[in-house]
Order: sequence, then structure tokens, then C-alpha cells
Amino acid sequence: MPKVGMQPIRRSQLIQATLEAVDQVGLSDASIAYIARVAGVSNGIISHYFQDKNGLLEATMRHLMAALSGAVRQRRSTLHDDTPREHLRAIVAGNFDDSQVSGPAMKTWLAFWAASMHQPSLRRLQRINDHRLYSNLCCELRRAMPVDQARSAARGLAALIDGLWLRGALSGDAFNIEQALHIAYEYLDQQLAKAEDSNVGANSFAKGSAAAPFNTPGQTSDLLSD
Amino acid sequence: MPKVGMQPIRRSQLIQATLEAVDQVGLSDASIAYIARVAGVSNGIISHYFQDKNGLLEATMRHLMAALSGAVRQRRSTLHDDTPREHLRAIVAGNFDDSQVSGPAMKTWLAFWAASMHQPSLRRLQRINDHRLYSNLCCELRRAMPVDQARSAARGLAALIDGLWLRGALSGDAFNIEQALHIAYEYLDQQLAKAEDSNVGANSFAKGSAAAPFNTPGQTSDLLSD
Amino acid sequence: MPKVGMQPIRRSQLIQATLEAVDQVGLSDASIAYIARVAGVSNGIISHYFQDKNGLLEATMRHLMAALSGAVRQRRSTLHDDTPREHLRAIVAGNFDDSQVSGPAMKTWLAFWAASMHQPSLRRLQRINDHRLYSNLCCELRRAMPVDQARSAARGLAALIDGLWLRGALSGDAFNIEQALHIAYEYLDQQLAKAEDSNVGANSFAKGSAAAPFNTPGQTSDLLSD
Amino acid sequence: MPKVGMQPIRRSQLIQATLEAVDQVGLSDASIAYIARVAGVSNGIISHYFQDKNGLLEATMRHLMAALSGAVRQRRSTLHDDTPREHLRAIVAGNFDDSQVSGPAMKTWLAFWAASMHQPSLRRLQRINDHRLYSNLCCELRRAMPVDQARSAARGLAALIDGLWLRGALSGDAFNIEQALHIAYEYLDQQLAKAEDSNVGANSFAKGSAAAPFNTPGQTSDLLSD
DNA sequence: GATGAATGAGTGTTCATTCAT
DNA sequence: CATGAATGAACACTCATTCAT
Repeated sequence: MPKVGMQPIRRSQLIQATLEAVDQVGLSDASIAYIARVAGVSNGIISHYFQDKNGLLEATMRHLMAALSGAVRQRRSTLHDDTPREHLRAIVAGNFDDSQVSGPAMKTWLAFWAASMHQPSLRRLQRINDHRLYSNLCCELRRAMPVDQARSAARGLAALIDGLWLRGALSGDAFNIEQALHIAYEYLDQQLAKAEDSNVGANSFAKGSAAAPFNTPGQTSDLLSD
Repeated sequence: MPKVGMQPIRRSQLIQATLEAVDQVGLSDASIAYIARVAGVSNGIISHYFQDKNGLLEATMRHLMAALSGAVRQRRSTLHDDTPREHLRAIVAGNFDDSQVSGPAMKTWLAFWAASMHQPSLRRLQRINDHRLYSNLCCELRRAMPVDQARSAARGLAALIDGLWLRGALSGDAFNIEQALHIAYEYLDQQLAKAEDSNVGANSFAKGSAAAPFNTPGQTSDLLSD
Repeated sequence: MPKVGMQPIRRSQLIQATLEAVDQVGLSDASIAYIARVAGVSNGIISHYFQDKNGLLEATMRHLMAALSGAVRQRRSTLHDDTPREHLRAIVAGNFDDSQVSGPAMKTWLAFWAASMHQPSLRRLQRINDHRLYSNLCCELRRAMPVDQARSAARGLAALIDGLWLRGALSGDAFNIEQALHIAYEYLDQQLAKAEDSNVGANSFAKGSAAAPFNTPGQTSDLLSD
Repeated sequence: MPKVGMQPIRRSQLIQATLEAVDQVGLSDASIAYIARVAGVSNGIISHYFQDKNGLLEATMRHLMAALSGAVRQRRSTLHDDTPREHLRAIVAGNFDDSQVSGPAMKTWLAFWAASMHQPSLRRLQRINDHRLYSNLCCELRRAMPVDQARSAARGLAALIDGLWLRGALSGDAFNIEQALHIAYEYLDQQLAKAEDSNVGANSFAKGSAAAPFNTPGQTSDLLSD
């Protein structure tokens, strides 16, 4: 059985098993023995590839974060145009990527958040993640509005994303991505529209965000209503 | 030492100790022994007043829920007027009541949410709580907009509330109530404004979200009351 | 089963079980489970009365040290006369007390000594013990000889006691107390005789110990310098 | 990398690593992984050169014993004269050879002694070692005194050597070889002197050990300096 | 010859729970 | 009422050993 060069394979295998285990029984009952059983390996192997259980959990969280980053990055790399709106929609959509709203992912994220409040290593990761979303949003929003307004909008949009995600996770049902996107996109457009309004008269929408049509309630509604 | 009629005192004492313990070391490390130590009582007494540890946790969650309900109810009972906006603002504000955004409360809520994903008794409570917020919001929103729109707005507002709360909890810093209220109130007003626009039929004067009027309490109330 | 006031009983019971366990299988195989089985109690009880295994081992070592102290003290309190020789013989004999040369005691002492080289808590106790023997010997020897000579004799006598004890322990056979005492007493008498010889000319051998002349630096230095 | 004829090199390398490991963390924490890390080799190689961990420990103990034998043998092969006293002094000095009183050696010896009480393979070695010292001493002492007296003196001298060694090991400080030699030599001379005294009148000191002069301080000093 | 992947039994310890006092 | 003694299963983790490469 033992082979060389198994490290990346085993690590991935164990991270997947961790997600499954947390999905099935929750983080507190996802013992090393349980995870090893799910992965179909022995208990001891976890210490072999990760220093300890915490190392495995940290790696699992990093995995989720990497998936999130990848989902966002991919969407941002294939935009129709370079407007802030498109970028922001990509960021929003990336946060509702399948990799993030699957049962295992949602339960694990939630468990990690709770655990991060008292576990320095997870806390560090969580803060990085939190800040990355806010930072990404803020950066794009600033292209369409003053900095203070951008900050506020970023806070609101980040909260809305996390809140939709959280309530989706807690609902127990499958995550309704379309619904979440609709609500978040609407919020985004409202923020952009508000910025646009403030700009009227000094037609500085050149650099702008938000093309006119988006602000037409009728169309928007039609397009997004589900 | 033993006295009669200690039950409510002891129960409250143990619930407070649970909140403190979760705040200090997290739910997973808040053992019965730890909680008992914090409460200054013996280990065995917890089984005496609550069936088991789960009973204590459930009671603690009920305590938080009751505090939330009370915070909302109190605000709704002292409104300046009976407009949906005022009610909704009261609901929002109630969710950011001191009892809900204190360190112990936030950590315990978060831990309970995570635990509720795999613990039926907590799950039941959490669903009641989730639904209550949505339901309260939806009920008032329906007074200002069509039911579909109200549902969507309720979902968005509930998500925003939870998201603001969540990000506040995870930030590690003291919760910035004002900032959260500002963002949530703005969202609320935007939703009400949108409804208003749709309602005007012909003269939907602004294209938009049109800030000014809404911020004038008097006018806003007049406009939105139905 | 559970009763109040069991602490001293259980502690003693567990210390005895530790001695038996170490006697039977050695310190490294004397697991908590084994000790608990020997004591006829559950595994968990050890953590209840001692913080952890180390606490139990430390308590066991303290027990042996207390037995040693007691054995010496008892002999010194019932001496025929107050001469240094009698005191020193009592100290020597106390070190070969039944409580110290029984199989369990010898094996446990030896195991503790080895463990003390890398375990601070045990090391502290061992150093206290080592120093106590040397100090006791030195104190009495000084009544019969100059300080430098007394120190050297104390080192020799302490080493001889420990060596006799060690070789007895390692022999595997029952400890031959008489033989050990004979050898140690002989060494003691030789040291005292040597001191006496040096004293000749200033007939102060009356009470046997005789102080003053020995403290003459010149002589002492010459004789003992090494 | 793999070469032929590596066996003696690897074995020596691993034995040295074992001594280092025991010196650093103690026998109980000197796991195969730790020893392998110290030696800079893989875990599995230990089983390759020694049957198992016990094989490695046994080999390490044999190494120490061989070093001790060598230290004694070397000294006995370069004596000024063939008197028992010189031989005995050589034996004593060999026991305090640098190879025996270094930190790693002392800690490993002590650990092996403790372990030998419950491990047949180590026990066998330890008994051989113990007996060798006694036997060597006794053999030479018999040249200077009657057999009973020689046995007793051998027991005493062996105990004194081991005791000095033990207390040196436990002290934590560097071993004071000079001091130990002084005490042991003195004991030896006392024993030889005693034998000589018993012999007076039947001037059989011819084969002897040289009696009277030893109690003459001046001469003693000369004789003991080395 | 040498590696390191893999095992699974065993470790000390923690814990919720029970119950005699 | 309240205590804390007692249990024993479960936990994360370590370890000597095996063996395919």
C-alpha cells in the first residue's frame, strides 16, 4: 500500500473527507476517527500529513478560501466589460459559487466561523477572508463613488452577501442562488444609482459605473425576477 | 443552604454562566465543569435543573431569543407612529439591541447556529427565530408593497441584518451599532422608495432611489403609510 | 459508591497502586489504566484526585521521601546517646528502612531518578532528597571533624549509601540490609577514626565529637586538599 | 547513495544518535522517529540494522559496556607495578572514564538501569556489568586479604563507585572526577590498610598492598595525585 | 540500501452523566 | 437542595513496526 509521492493526494483526500464529515455530523462530532473512516484511511495518517487535527481544519479552511478566491477570480477574468458593476457582480456571484453554497461547504464555513472566535489559527484565516471580500468590493466601488460612500456600500454589500449566505445555510434547504443573486444585485445597483445621482450635473459618470438601463426599475425587475 | 424556590434563580444563574463560559472559551470548551465553576456551583446541579447539557444550551438559546423578542417588542410598543417604516426600523433596531450584540451573546448565537445544523432541539429554535424575523419584516413590508416584493425585501433585509450582525461578531471589535443601523435603515428606505415608485403609476418623478424625502421622517411616514 | 471525604483514602490508595504497578511492570508500562486496575478503580479517578499522571507520580515520590524522612527521624529520636556516631548510624539505617528497600520502593525510586533527569517536577524533588541526605550527614560529621573533612566524608557516605541501595535494587534479590549496614557503618567508623587520629595530642576525644581543634585551617587544608 | 559495507557505520551512527537522544529528551521520549531524526536517517532504517527498538537499545548498552571495559582494560595495561592497589585504582578510574561520566552516558546508563528491572535483555546485560565490576574488584582484593574480607570490600567499593557515579549523574552538574577518585581511592586504601593490620605479626604483606604508609598524610598526598 | 507511507493499538486526558451522601 | 465522588466511553495524539517502492 505505501507509495511515495502520496502527500498531495492524501491531503486533498483528507480535506474532502473533513468537509463530508462536518456535513454529516458537524464539526464537534467530526472526530479524527470519523474523518479517517470517511476517507477510508487509518487514524494515524492524519498526524502524518497534518501536524494535528487543527492542522487539518486549517488546511480545510484554506481549501474553502482558495475555492472562493478561484470562483471570484475566474468570473472577473471573463467579464464583458471592465465596469465596476461587472466586477462587483462577479465578486457577488463568486461568493455564491457552487463550491461555496454546497451543504458541506456551508456547514463547514459556519462551523469554522464559530470556532474561529476562540482558535487563533482559524481566526487569522477568517479575518483574511472577511477583509478580502470587503477590500475587493470597496476597491471597485471606489471607482464609482467617493471613498466614504464606497466604504459604506462595501460594508452593506459584504453584509448582505454573508447574510444571504448565512440564512441560506441555516435554512436547511438547498441554497437558492438565483434569489440570493437577485437581492444582492439589486442592492448593488441601488448603491451605484445613488452614487450616480449624487454625480448628476457634474456629469462625471464618464469614469462611471452603472449604465443607464440598469437604473430602470422596470427592466431590472423583469430581467431578474424569478 | 438549600432553599425552596431556588429554581428560577438557579436557572438564570446557570444560563448567565453559560453565556460567560461560551464567551470565554467557546462552546466546545464550555464543559459542564467549566460552566459550573463560572456559576460557582457544583457540577451535579446542572443535571438537577436542566435534564442534561443540551437542556442547558437549549434554555440558553431560548433566553437569547426571548431577549431578542423583548428588544423588538419594546421598541415597537413605543413608536411615534404606526407606519410600516417605524415598525420596520424598530425591528431592525431590536436586532441590534445591546443584549444581542454583546460579546457573550454574539459568540453564543454563532456557536448555536453552527451547532443547530446537527442538533434537532437547537435547530427547531433557530428556525423559529429565523422565521420570526422574516415574518415580522414581511408582515410590515406587505403594508407598503405587493406581497412578492415584500417577500423579497424581507429576505434582503433579514439577510442584511444577519450579515451585519455576523460580520460584527466576526470582526472581533466592539459592535458598531450606529453603522449597522445606518446601512440597514438605508436599505429599508430604498426598498420602501422602490415600492413607492412602483405605486405612483404615472408620476414616478424620480428614476430612482431619491434620497432626500425619505430622510424626513414626517414626509416619509406620510408617503408610506397605507 | 461515591462518598464524601474520600480524598485522603483515595490518594493513598492510588499511591500504593502506583508503587505496585511500577514494581510489576516498570514506570514506562505503568499506564494510568494499569494503575487504576491495580487500585481497583476507574481510569478517570486519577485525574479527579491528581491533576494528571505527573501529579500522581510526584505524589508517589513525595510519599517515598516522607517515608524516608520518617524512618530517619524515628531512629534519631530514640538514640542511646547524642553522639554524632549514633546520629549518623541512625541516618544510615533509616536509608535502609524496610519502606525504602522493598521491591516496589526500590524500583520506583530508580525509575523516578531516571525520569527526574528530564522532568522538572521530579527533578526538584530528587534534588531536595539528595541534598537532605548529604546535609544531614554533613551536619553530624561536622561535630566530629573539620568542615572540609566532613564534607568529603558526607559525600562518601552518601554515595556509599546510595550505591549500596542501587546495587541492591539492581541485584534482583531481596535487599540484604545487614550486609549494607555493615559496610556503611564500617565506612562511617573509619571516617570518624581518621578524624580522631588527626586529633591526637589535644585529647578532646572525650565526648567523641569534639569540635575546636578541627577548625584549624592549616591542618585541615593540608589533610584534605585534593 | 546506498553503499555496501555500511552496516558498521550505520550501527555506530545510530548508537551515537540514541545516546544523544536519551541525553536530550530521556529514554521514554527517545522515540525511533526522534532518534532517526537525530541521526539524520529515515525511521525505517532502524529496523533494518537492529531488529527493533529494543535491539537498538541493547546495542547501545553494549556499546557503553564495551567503552567501560575498554577504559578499565587500557588503564590496567599500563600500570607502574602489578600490585593489587594499582589494579584496583585502575578499575576505579576506568569507571570514571570520560566515556562513562559524560552527560549522554550517565543519563543513558541510568535509564537503562531503570529499564533493566523489567526488560530481560537489558537486565542480562546489566547483571553482567554489575558482576564484572564486583568480580574484578574482588579478584584483586583477594590478593591482599582473605576472601570474606575481599568480598565485603568489593561490595563496598563497587557500591561506592556506583554511588559516586549515581550522585554525580543526578546532581545535574558536570561530574567531578577528581573528587570521586579521591573518595574512592581513600576507601580503597582504608580497606587495604585494614587488611594489612590484620596481617601484622605474620608478615605476609609481601604479596600485599602496602599498609602503613597510607595513613601518613604526606605520603598519601603524593600517592593520590595523578 | 534506504525511504517514508501506512497502520492500529495504546497513551493520557476530558467529559457528561449518575448517584450516595 | 446540593455536593462531589465515581464512572467509562471518547477524544486527539504518539508510536513501533511493516512494507511497497
